Amino acid sequence: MAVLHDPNQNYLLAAMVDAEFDRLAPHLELIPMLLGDVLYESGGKLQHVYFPTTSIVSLQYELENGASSEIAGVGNEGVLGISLFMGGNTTLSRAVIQTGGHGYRLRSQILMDEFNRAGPLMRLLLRYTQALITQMSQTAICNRHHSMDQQLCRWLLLTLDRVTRNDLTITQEQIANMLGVRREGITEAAGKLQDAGLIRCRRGQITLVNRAGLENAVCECYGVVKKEFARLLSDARLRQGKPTAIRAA
Amino acid sequence: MAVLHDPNQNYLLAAMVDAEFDRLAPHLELIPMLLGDVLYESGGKLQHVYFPTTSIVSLQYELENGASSEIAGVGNEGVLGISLFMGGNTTLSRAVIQTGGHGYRLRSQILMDEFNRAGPLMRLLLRYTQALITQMSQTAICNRHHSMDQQLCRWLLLTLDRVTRNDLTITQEQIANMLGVRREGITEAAGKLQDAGLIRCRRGQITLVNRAGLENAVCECYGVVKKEFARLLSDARLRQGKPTAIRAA
DNA sequence: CGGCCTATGTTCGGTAACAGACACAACAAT
DNA sequence: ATTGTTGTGTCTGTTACCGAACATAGGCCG
Repeated sequence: MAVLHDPNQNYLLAAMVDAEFDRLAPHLELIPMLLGDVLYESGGKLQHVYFPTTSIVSLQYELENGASSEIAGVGNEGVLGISLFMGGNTTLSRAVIQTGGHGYRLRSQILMDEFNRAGPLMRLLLRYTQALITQMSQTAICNRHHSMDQQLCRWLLLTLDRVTRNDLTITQEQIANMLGVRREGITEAAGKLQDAGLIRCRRGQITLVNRAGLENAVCECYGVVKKEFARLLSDARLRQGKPTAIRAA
Repeated sequence: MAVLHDPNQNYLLAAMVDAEFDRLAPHLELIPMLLGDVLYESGGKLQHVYFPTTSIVSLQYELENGASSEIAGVGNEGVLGISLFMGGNTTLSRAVIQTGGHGYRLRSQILMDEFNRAGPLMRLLLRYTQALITQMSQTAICNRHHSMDQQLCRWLLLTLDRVTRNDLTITQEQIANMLGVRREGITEAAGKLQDAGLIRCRRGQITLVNRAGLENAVCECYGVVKKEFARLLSDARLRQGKPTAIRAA
């Protein structure tokens, strides 16, 4: 199990200037982020913020009748707990770990102390939040105007971009919950993509076969989101520091 | 036409502390905001931010095929141009004036200078942005799970809350564009609401008849958004200052 | 190996919204 | 009053997705 863990695996941690990172680093806790765990419940107080490295977290809204939809996903490009520094200290969304892995945790107060310095870190976090808003907005309009097939393609690509591998460990039912549709619909749509040779479905697993084909089938929403993330986040210079020793929780 | 105009008609302007407001006030320009005018195009630079008083502005995303949907509305509770201080200085959304009226305009740099002081104004604007995020998210899930009838009710109530009158000057086609549905669908849904005695439709105008009935027909999304705006924005103490003399543009 | 749980595949009918076409009515301009 | 424009009401399919039920099969465990 000699897996290397490094805060630089998270884009935001890597993009901080040295002085800021050095102040935060002693407080970063490497933690396992287990599939299905809930980081925040709707309405709950935020004790920590989380910087995923190899895990992916889904931000979901739930309705009174139990139906839910993902409004955005957060991987190693982002952070969970934006409502902490945006104000209010709670969020109406639920944060569920969608792909197991690791991440770094930071107590709310530590991040806030740094945020309140109103320096580069603040601007970085706000820029990330702006990108997240784009993702949410594009999800909203995609929900409205695009077919389930296209939406599945969008979800698959956005998720595959956040893992280093070519396969996802997830059931079709879980995907259906993310997209807020019926499981049967995903079965049908995934079947079509498989017949077209774009993906390969096994029990609880989906493997990417033909990425170009998938990108050809996806709606524009995927590209819009990717491009906006690149625009807003790529300009920050990344620290080239060596992996820092971090105590595991 | 002795209509009184006062910056305090905008919640955010009214919620600023005196010192901040006094610095901004000399730069606030009262301007007419005309129905149909576009404040921002998708991708355009932000020269000004706008604080609506009696006008309502719709934030829309557009797809390549020309289809569009409103992702949020902004009235006298908010401000247009959040991507200015969130970073990036452009936004992918379009801002279209949906209900004519007035508002106050401020040059981008003036607002940024004040934002960069990282004081109460910054926190106020971020809290507003958080409320806007809630509105967008709830719109996304409402798009997915609720019927057109319910969504029309939500839109009507949210819009009526932003005007002081009981009637809206808008065509069914414009509403359809907001919601991202067909005009015929709105005609049918509005017809049902009229038959139920909740609203009265005339050419280019909709009048509220039975508010309680409409609130009974609306989906939970309306209440969620209202409640979250109240939670995030009501705690700020409002200035009780007299109407300030502001030069009209 | 056999049994069991769970994920996936398939079917059926029902429905909400779409797509297109068209009739009519309100209002403004002349 | 006549005319033209624009907003609204109402048809006809057609389609995508839902809701429910059930069949099959993968993979773990005794």
